[in-house]
Amino acid sequence: MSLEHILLGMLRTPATGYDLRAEFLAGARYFWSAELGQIYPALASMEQRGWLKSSRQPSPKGPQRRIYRRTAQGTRELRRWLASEPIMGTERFAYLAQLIFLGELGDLDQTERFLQQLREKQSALLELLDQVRQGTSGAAQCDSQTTDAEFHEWLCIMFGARAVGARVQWCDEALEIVRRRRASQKEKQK
Amino acid sequence: MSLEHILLGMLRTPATGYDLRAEFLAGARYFWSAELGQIYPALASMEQRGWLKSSRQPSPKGPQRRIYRRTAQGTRELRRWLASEPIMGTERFAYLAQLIFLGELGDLDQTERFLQQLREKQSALLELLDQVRQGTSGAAQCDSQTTDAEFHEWLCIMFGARAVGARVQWCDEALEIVRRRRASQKEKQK
DNA sequence: ATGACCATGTAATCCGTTACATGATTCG
DNA sequence: CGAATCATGTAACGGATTACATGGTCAT
Repeated sequence: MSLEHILLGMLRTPATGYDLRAEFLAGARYFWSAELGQIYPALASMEQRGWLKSSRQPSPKGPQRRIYRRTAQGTRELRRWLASEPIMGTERFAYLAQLIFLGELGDLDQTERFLQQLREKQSALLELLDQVRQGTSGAAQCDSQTTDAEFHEWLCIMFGARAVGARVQWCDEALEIVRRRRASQKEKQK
Repeated sequence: MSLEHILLGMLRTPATGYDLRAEFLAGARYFWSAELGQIYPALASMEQRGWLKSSRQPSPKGPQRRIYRRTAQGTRELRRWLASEPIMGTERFAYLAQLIFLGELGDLDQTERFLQQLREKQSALLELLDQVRQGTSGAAQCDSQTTDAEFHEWLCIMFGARAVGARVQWCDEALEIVRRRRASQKEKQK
């Protein structure tokens, strides 16, 4: 159950379900995401379990806000989760499946088009990471001045940026290789 | 519905549900995975839709094998899927969430331990990719001799290897940075 | 004989997305 | 006035994992 622990972590300061979704949309979505239809029930069940405590507060617009805060028990549970091993979920990359099966078509033009589109999408992801980097207080660089929280955020963003950057680079190299292969195939045909 | 199209792609040669799961376990799991409880119903519903046709055949051990093959309609559907845009699912990396929230603990020893474990797991993934590379006919290198299918497989494996390789490298760099930071923190305490 | 592997299938459960229902405020 | 945003919640559905049920073969 990762989502509940991630919500626990995000509740370092009290927030509503609506706020938490906004945080996902604003940047946290580079490592996780969830919709309101999942967030509200999750928060409710966490409160029942004693990890959270909610209070209601009027809102300038719209209905009353339900503000959640971590309890001591919730904090203990978060720490337990953090002390456990790194969680490796099964990775699912549909686009790699598409690329591998494109081999059956035997049309390198299609493969080239596909790799170009993939490159676009990956570099869009890179831009998101860049925005997140700029959007956070001190995470642009990192020295001994930054707080522990900022430092860890920086580590995570760099992790993503490196991995996605490598993907973009590979798209470029692969495009070159595909073009060369197509050229050598056309020669053979003569 | 990616799974069904991936099964369609894997059925370039006829196979049973059991075989397909074995293929996931043997290597395809670096980009997708599924359990029998999902595979059998998926194959059945694809047959009803006319994408597959099954035949039964006795097995030396165990019950009769149900062998699925693609129909012409199934092949058309696969091509349609391949010609669509690269599918970008929401990525979910629980370990990045853990890393980011480790900042709240303010214990760099914990962070270091975590990064070491993460490095181990990522390099295990790299090894899987290497095994897959060696396990496939011609995908060790890639020249104009290799078939289109082998070539595309090689592209995919390289894609994964680059991305995961970058993660491992980042773990190493991050470990260095964490150690330096801890050292400078200890100096300040004096 | 006990356990591992072959082989198929169903059912329960959980995780996630999308749609529905409600209603106030704010901006164009 | 209509659309967007604020805000909470439920319901329906689909995707994925795990457990259950069944039973044969093979090696230790």
